[in-house]
Amino acid sequence: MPIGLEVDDMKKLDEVVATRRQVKQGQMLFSNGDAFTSLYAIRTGFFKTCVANEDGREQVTGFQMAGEIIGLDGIVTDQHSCNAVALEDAEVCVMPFANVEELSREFPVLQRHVHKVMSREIVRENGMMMMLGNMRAEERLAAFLLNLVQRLHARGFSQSEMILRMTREEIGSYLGLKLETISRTFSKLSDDGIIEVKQRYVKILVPDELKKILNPQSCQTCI
Amino acid sequence: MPIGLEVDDMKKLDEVVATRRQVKQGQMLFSNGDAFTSLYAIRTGFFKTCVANEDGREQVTGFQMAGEIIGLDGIVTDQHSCNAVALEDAEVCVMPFANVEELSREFPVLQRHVHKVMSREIVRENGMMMMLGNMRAEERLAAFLLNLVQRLHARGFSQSEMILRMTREEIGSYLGLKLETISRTFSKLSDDGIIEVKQRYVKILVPDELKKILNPQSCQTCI
DNA sequence: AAAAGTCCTTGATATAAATCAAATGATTAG
DNA sequence: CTAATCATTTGATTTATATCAAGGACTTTT
Repeated sequence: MPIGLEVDDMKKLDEVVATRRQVKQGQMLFSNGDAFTSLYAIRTGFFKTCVANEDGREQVTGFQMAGEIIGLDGIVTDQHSCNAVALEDAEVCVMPFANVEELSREFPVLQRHVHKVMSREIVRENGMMMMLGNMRAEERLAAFLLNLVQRLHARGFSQSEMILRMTREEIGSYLGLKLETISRTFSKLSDDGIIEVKQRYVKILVPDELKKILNPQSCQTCI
Repeated sequence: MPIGLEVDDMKKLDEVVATRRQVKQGQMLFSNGDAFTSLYAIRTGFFKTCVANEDGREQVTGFQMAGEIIGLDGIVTDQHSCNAVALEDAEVCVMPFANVEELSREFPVLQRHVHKVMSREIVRENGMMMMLGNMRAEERLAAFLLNLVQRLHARGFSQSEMILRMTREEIGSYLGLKLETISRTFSKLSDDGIIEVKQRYVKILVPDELKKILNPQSCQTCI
């Protein structure tokens, strides 16, 4: 939620997130074709969103964690065009979009916030296109790990260690690679001493090396 | 612009698009790092948007034509994160975003329209991720051509013929392929009698075959 | 009209990642 | 506790696309 509001205003905004919903691991919060009514703010847990095409191929389009918003895809057609699956037991705030729009008209700061959330998603997807269109497997995985750990760190978790909530196959789908390639790339980064991997546990041992894979030139420590 | 407004209201909305700007072929409407002030509605001409990473690799993130909106990437950080280049002489309506937000608060129908435009872009990029992550070269080019001709047709142009505004290299960048692969794939589709290609001119001879490349199963004519 | 510059096509070869296959390591169910 | 399932790793091989290279077609400039 955006800051800079009076106490009374906050109460009004609270109404928009009045209802909550639990989603068990493996269950869908919404799926392709569902009527769009609400955005969802993740309170706890971890989601993936994915799209499928006619012949069954699936593409994971994002992994979302506490504090992030899902459901924006539904606005344009009033139907969701992707599936949102909980990768661990989760709780979300249900934000009926009609309420969001109404309050956005009343509170410019909320309006601005909504616009930024949507723009951020557009920019993120631009970055994904760069990744999928131009990067090699090792670069993609490095970017993925750095992004994940950065987001976790922003939520108070370690900046070097994490427990992955998704399978190799889901990481592969997200990065446009097969699960075997993900596994091999994990092993390579591990052999190179850059990360430590034990199943879903990953520790970044040498962050700079991981950054250097992404961008061989400019790197803090190797000016 | 959205419909369903009174005449007086329309005048107010006109103010938001009061100023226009010409962009010559090859020039940038905005570029990475520029301060974000406005969205742009394309009146005439054709644009590409692209992002570049540190080591110079470029990814075309979209091709935009008359009636489409560019600049949404700038909202989140108040800076543009991509370049918008005119692929032919163009004219845009400059829509200062502060005005857009102000009028959105006054006119729910405009607010809804803005949200849909942003959501549509998110959904489009979801589709691009599916394309870049899962599809083979021939599928990508088929999807690209069908999408392009469909958008042109919606603007009153032919539903089978078109003049491409971009080079093979730009198509390749958009589709995550090299220009040689684009060229070869054009040649293959041409050899198969599905399209006719002469430089920038492309004619879709057998639309169903092109659709079948995308989705071998369900196809209208081959129930 | 010739020259220069783009853009495009096509062929030969290389390569990154996919596929196929099998074994191992976790986790869940009975 | 054991079987059964699921997830992961690793090896061998294939393949789609990239890369390298050369020539051709069109466009612009002089």
